[in-house]
Amino acid sequence: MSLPHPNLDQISLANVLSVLGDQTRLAIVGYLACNEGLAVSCGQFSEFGSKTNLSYHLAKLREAGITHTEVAGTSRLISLRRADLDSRFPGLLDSIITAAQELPALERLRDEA
Amino acid sequence: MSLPHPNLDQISLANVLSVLGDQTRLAIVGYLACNEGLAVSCGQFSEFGSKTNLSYHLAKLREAGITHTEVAGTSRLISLRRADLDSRFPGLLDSIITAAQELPALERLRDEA
DNA sequence: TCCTTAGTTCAAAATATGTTGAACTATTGA
DNA sequence: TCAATAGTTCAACATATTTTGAACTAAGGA
Repeated sequence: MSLPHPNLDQISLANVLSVLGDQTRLAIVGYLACNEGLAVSCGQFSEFGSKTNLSYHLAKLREAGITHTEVAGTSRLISLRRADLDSRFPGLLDSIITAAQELPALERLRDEA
Repeated sequence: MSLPHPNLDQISLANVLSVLGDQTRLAIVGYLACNEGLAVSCGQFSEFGSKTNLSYHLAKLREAGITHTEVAGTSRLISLRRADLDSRFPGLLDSIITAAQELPALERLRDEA
């Protein structure tokens, strides 16, 4: 099963930027970037907000075309739409991810590990 | 004379992205990028909104550290803080400017010329 | 079957953002 | 000095976004 995702030409620059212009969502994207290839589910973002709130932010990321969400039983497997974003906006995601690594929320997470 | 501008370490990624996550401001930045080196004043953005509204958007860009505004008589000379942004967020501005060139507002402006 | 786990949906409230017109300041040119 | 030009500020309004808790669905495991 699969949730609605925009296709390439429906992904708009202004929308991507405004969705990423938020600490919580930037932290989520930074975390996803550090864990590419691994299966990441909503629960892993619990440091970043309440369950309800994360559901809201994750929907925004998906609807903007930034993440892909796959339904797997009671969980959702979330990943970056890296290839899609790279082809639509070359270099954008890389520069954002690099800059996002110094975000307090992500540094805190790394310190704990 | 000079208006208040944030210094390098006061420029935050989330703020820059959220300020650029708006059609009008993206168009302004795209225009500035096409006219680097030239003196650009507020009046030149009149296609993008009313005088009052532009004053608001230009203040947001300045306060986020994206533009520099220099007071010159009754005008303001506006420019991108390219070097500052490049050093703080390498590659970010370039990728945004490249992607912003296909924005309707900017294409319209080029068609008229 | 019953309970737990994972996440969603909804409506309400709080907060932030964008847009407007009227009144304003400051500089410049006649 | 006077009027015009360039842009700002303010308050008001409209709209959008974020956050919350309570109630929900749907899948698994005991």
